[in-house]
Amino acid sequence: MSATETGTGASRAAATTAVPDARPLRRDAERNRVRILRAAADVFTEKGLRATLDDVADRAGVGVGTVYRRFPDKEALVEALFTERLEALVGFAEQALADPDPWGGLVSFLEQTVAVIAGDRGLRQLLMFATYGRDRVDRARAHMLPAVSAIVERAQAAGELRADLRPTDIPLIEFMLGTAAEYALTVRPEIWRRYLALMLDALRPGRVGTTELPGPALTPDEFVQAMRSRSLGRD
Amino acid sequence: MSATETGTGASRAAATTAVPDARPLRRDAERNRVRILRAAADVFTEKGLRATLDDVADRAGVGVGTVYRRFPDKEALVEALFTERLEALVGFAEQALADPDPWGGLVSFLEQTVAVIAGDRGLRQLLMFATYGRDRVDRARAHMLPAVSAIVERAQAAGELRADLRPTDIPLIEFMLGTAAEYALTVRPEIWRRYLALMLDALRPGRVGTTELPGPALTPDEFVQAMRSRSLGRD
Amino acid sequence: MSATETGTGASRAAATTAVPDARPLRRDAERNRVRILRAAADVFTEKGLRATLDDVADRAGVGVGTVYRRFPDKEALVEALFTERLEALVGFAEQALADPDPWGGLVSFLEQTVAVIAGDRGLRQLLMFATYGRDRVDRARAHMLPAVSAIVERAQAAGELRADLRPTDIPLIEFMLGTAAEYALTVRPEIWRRYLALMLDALRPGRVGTTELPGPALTPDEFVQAMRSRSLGRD
Amino acid sequence: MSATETGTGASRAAATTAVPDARPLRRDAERNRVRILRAAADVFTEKGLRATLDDVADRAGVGVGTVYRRFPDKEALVEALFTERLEALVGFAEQALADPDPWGGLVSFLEQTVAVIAGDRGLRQLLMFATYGRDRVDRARAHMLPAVSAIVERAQAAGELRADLRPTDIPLIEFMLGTAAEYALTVRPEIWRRYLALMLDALRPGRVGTTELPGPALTPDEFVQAMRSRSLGRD
DNA sequence: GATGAATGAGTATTCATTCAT
DNA sequence: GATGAATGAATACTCATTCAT
Repeated sequence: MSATETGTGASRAAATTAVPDARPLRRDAERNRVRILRAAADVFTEKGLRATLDDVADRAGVGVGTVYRRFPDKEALVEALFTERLEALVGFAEQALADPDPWGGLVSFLEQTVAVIAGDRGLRQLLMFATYGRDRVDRARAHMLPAVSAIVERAQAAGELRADLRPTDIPLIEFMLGTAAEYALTVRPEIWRRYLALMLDALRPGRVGTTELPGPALTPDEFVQAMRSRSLGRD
Repeated sequence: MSATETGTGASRAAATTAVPDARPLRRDAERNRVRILRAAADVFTEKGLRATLDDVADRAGVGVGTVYRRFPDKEALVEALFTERLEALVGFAEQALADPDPWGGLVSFLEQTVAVIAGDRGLRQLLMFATYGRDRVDRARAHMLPAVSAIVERAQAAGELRADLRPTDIPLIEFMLGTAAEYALTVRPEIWRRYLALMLDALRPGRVGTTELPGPALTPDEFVQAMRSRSLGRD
Repeated sequence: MSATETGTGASRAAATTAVPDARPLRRDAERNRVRILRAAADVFTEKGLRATLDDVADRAGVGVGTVYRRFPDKEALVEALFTERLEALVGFAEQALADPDPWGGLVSFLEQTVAVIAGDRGLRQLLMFATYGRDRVDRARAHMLPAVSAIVERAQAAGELRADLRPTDIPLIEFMLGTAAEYALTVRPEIWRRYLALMLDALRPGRVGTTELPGPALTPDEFVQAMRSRSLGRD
Repeated sequence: MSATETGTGASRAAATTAVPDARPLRRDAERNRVRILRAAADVFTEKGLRATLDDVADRAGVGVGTVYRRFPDKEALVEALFTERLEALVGFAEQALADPDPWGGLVSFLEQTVAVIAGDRGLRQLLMFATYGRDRVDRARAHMLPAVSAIVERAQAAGELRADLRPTDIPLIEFMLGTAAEYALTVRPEIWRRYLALMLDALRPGRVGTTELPGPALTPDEFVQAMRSRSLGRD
């Protein structure tokens, strides 16, 4: 499609994809794009995907129109955000395979992945519900799945992972840990490590004795406080 | 407002709480109250707390006005709903204590609780975010906590539960399992039993072999399908 | 679909169609529905279909929400408006056929039709562009076409209408006359009769003298004034 | 704003009018002006005056800022466009007077004028509604009116035009034919010639027999197709 | 001079809540 | 008491216009 043919508003909001095709944005535009993404990350992390684009714009210190100039609609913004995070996740799977230690690779994969997912309510909604970038999410999974399968199978072949675990269990475990993290986000964002340790205990066959858990449980006060501090976002 | 009512405007709101103060509702009013609660249960379970009160009214076969007559606002309705469910949860804790077997009591407590939480998106939102009935949720926890503590401590005293588990871990584990259930709701609503089994393996000290997991993991197709089938409700 | 099953908001905006199925609206609701339709007629007539629903609501003296309660969206409102008018148009075609005089029937059909179309900018946009209720418009044409064909053919058989006129010429002639009417709407809404007379002169075969035109042309002042008075609506 | 420009901010707007006051534009600036006008012509013709200036800029291959440099606002651009077209229309009137044949002059004036108007939705909107350049339109009419009057009166004096026709009838007839043309634009852009022939039959006094119409009417399919193909542009 | 980024008021639509019937 | 009609503040998105680069 030549430039002169593009329809209404084609010149607007061109640079929403990561496609390296287009010339780079002007310095100020790039600065705002980054600001917007950062603001969106904050806002979606805190309030989930229901946060409004006005919220995002306010937080970024720009007008809504500017958000819409960079991203054709809310979905595109969410996708852009997701794309960046997702590349990280795919990278973690590959790194895990590069680790010579099968069990260590699996553990660090889970740690890295959950560390990202844990703090990010929007990302979790996206991964679990694909509310917005369904195709993108699908493609991401397609990329990640073989690596995850390899991680799992290698650890099982080494006798270090229980034989009945399946690759699809991995994302579900990640979601579960993400949920724990979400709950405690404001009072103890690292609590998920406690439950990861528990899970790992369950995944390792032939374990004797129990592993020591990293850090204490939430105190009852923290438990209540955690709930309290979140009721901003209606869901 | 008719003359006979003017003096007791406050009594309207009263009817929504469980406080035994008010005289019982008229037969038909009570029937509507039940209908509305049932409808709300269905609707909030399916769509989460974002479902509208019009949805609820339609499902109940009454007008919205009737909903508002019984419940002063959405929050009150959600609270009332929660109250009923919560009583069940409290009951489970007490039943668990009544069980002479400490480990069996813990297990069946988790099973019963998660079985309720798993199918109920609205309840989970409420427990985790207290989006609506904060006080009520707090009071519920206050009721439940001693029982849960007792369950945990008794099992630990019997040497059947790892010593480093704390009472606050229990609800977090429930939330985690609820998340797994939510994810797979449409394709395999019982999948949480698989992860509960895993968790129990981690909770039992001195375990030697690995327990057999109840039922297979999601197939990759189911995994994708699960995500797909939910993206109706925006969150 | 039973009432208890209908989805989100089904109870709202039920009565937008003319389908006699539903029980009649409450008195006040009916009053507002009429008000809204009247306001919409005014507003769309004046400003064309771009008029906003806020305009309509303001003119009707209700809130926008009320408009949306009666009509699920703008298209539905436009269709409802159109439906009423259209029934009139179909009726005119049938009346024309009932007239024993072939030429007289044709003439009065055109007069009645254009009299309706002339004052109604929105209706003209709809008939010409089907911007909104495409299916409805199609169905309407399907109803009208046979009658129009019959009117044309009967007049031709009687030797009172030029033989080369085709049924599709009729709506185009109506549109043309509607355009003249639209132009002069504020200064001389009946000017279209002048051009209808001209057209009829062209349509009648074997005419000898020229018919006298009904009323004078626009004065130059009126011509300018006509343009001026309209520039409210951007199109 | 650079120092050299501060003193002459007003000169910017000046470049948009035809007023010979300003020094001629630099070569490249003039080239852009022409490009923009051509693009605007295309775009407004296709989509009507609702087309956005971004559309125009895209089509012209320039930035919006450049459009605003040449034309202070949308109205000015539309006016400039109109000015060019209008000069053509005025020219047609003068040519018609130069024709020794009074009737032939009238006919070719109508043909030329409608040929221009017919294909140009934006121009028609402007002539009929003066949505934008009211003054300009007025001035244009003032230029044209004497010539049109002369055309009409000369033909009447020669007994070739019905005596009751007035100069203001001419533009209305042109609008009417333009409407027919607009309707059929996509399926048979020349259909207006059919209705012009009809009109001419009505305008010629003492006609016996009927003139043959140039080309067939729309087929019913074309009639429907015509409506369909346009519903893109909301008006 | 040219570019395209930024702005914000405007438009269609939804939904919790109030109130006339 | 029940009903469902009315309300208006929110929310996603558009576009004429201004201004930094």
